[in-house]
Amino acid sequence: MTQERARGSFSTAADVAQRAGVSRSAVSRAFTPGASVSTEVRERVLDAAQRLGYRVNRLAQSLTNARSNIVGLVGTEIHQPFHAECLAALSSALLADGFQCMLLNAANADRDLGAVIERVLEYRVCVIVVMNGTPPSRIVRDCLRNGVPVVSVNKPMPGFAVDTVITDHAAGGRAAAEHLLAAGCRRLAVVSSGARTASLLGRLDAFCARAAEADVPVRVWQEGPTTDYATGRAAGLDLLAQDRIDGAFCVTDLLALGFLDAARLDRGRRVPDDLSVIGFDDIPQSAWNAYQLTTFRQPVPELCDAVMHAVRQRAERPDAPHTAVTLRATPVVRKTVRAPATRKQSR
Amino acid sequence: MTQERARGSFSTAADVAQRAGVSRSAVSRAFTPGASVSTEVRERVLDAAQRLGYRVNRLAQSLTNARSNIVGLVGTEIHQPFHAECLAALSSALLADGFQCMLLNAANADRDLGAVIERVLEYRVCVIVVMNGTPPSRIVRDCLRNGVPVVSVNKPMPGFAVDTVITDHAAGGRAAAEHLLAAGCRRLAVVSSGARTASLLGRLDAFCARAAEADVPVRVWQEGPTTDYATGRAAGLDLLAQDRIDGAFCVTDLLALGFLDAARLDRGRRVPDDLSVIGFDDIPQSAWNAYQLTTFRQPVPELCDAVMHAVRQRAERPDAPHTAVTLRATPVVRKTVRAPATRKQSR
DNA sequence: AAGCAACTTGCACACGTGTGCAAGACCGAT
DNA sequence: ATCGGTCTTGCACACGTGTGCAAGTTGCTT
Repeated sequence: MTQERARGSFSTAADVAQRAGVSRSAVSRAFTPGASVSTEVRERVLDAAQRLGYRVNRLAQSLTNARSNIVGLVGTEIHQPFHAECLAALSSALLADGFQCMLLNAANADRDLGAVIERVLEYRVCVIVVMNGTPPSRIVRDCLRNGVPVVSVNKPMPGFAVDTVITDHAAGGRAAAEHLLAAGCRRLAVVSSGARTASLLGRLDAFCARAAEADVPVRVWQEGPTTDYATGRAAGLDLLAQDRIDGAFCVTDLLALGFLDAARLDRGRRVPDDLSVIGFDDIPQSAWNAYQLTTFRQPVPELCDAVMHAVRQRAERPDAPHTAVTLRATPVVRKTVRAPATRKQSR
Repeated sequence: MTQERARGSFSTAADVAQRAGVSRSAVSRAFTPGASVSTEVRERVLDAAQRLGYRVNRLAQSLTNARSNIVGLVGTEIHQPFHAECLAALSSALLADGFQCMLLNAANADRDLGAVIERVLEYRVCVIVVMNGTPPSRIVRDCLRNGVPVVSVNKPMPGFAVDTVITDHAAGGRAAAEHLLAAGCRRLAVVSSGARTASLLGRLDAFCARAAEADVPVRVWQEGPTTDYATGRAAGLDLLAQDRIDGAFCVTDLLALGFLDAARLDRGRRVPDDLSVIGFDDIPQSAWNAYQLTTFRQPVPELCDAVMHAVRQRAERPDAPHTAVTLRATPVVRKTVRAPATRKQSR
């Protein structure tokens, strides 16, 4: 007996039921796969629904289920190429799997990360994926205590029941050092930013450790707010002013590209003849012909797959044992590292 | 009399009420600014709430209000620098204003755009922002009919009651042509992709029109799936194989950077001496020293402000008159266009 | 002391959906 | 024809929250 739904608001299952001449339950069942409805009623309901433009209200649906199919994607600096690529891959994979993405872009510092996570908890998300940045552990504990699983990318969280998907930064840093040493570099530098995140430090420390094993000194540059082009360029301008560095590992491709421009255009270095440069991530820009950066690729598709696996697992079986996936960064040899000194090789 | 809430699920207002020894209404009021509660009760409630880690359930809240504070952000190719920047700016502005973002990344074609919008409608979003791409008009009509306002970026939607925020692509394309003509270029090319979106065509057509006014021929290149680096490079390789083009307008910075690399590295052109190149968007990479691309900046902050204004307006007053904001693309002169032939100038 | 106003509080309903339960319909077998 | 089984359908409740309404309390004024 309700009035025709006013123009400008959604029609409800009750509206459809009235129009189809059935009970509201029948409408609900008509849209529930495997529910007990006769085909005749189902068709009448679907017809009425389409005529009225009916769409189920997921908010009400989630209310009873206590499941929302919403995944919280938390991160910072999402405009940077590597993060943007992760975000694009993850969001489209999640959508393809029937999830919805809530994007939580912590504007400034890691301090904001906690605030945005607190907010997304109010929407009863079924999983929270931390794409980068360091959320306060108090918040992580809150999530877990409320039964919201957390999947952490490139950020180990010792002591927390969390799924992690982490690139082996140490192996990458170590391999970078080996690559430069094999190229004959003996005056090394490593370029990072002031942000001491686990992934950046992991690469840096392993690089320094491997160089120390070879008794090769390393100049360490860690300034600037973020690992972006400007920071890399500043590092290049600074490090290449007097020092006769012949090999540099930039812990991020963006740093490396800025460093390369400073080296070639401002400091007149020939790369790779005078100076070898290695990056990390393999962002699209590194493959551009003006750069052809030798780097280590973080495998975004595999990373995305691993996250999706964890998300699906958690969504359907919250108490399953937690997984810790480690991915290898694979070397991508392009043209910024000098070819190894010609030695007799067995081939 | 309810049991202590099981570990692993959210506590509700009823739990807090029981713990604080008040009614559930009191809890609701304690969290509602301006509601009628004594300070004594409010404090007892807040204390109990904190102790239990209570968080309001926005899903239930939205159910009664029929307002969800969720904004749907719809787009494609969000990993591309310009879109990534828009997304980052928009999402953090929305969060700062108290909204939540649902990210709808249409994976492949525009066909998917309709599907993702249909899905987000089920969450009763209060506004849908189309950042790029062309949603089927049937879907847009559906949104409006259900009272969900649509804000469209760089995509005019004639005949629809929609807020639009659009860069003046025609003015930009025209100005690009004038800039190249003033630099003395007489054999022009314009580079785009096979995607015939309104913004790309707007730039291209206006460029061609202005060139035609000056009786200068224009080679038009429109191939490839997207306006990315690879397409730009392919265009450069193709156009510069025999043709003696001396000025090119790439309708996107990404195209321009690929075109530049093809011109300099593969085809041996000197830029800007032999060949002038202009882009559009002003993505961060265009300012990198290896490129120093002259381009037209789409003002992301202003664009973001305009979208936010429209969103706020719609969220609080859905029936307000619709606005159509036009932004100007401002020229950013760097180093890929030859300086105008030295003429006597009045300074 | 009584009356009145302002404030506080709890009850009960609404929001839109899923689903257990019981009642009814239908069909085949004995 | 009766009985048992399967399928279908509607009722009623639950999910967690906001809020109108009436009842109760407090404090001030006359």
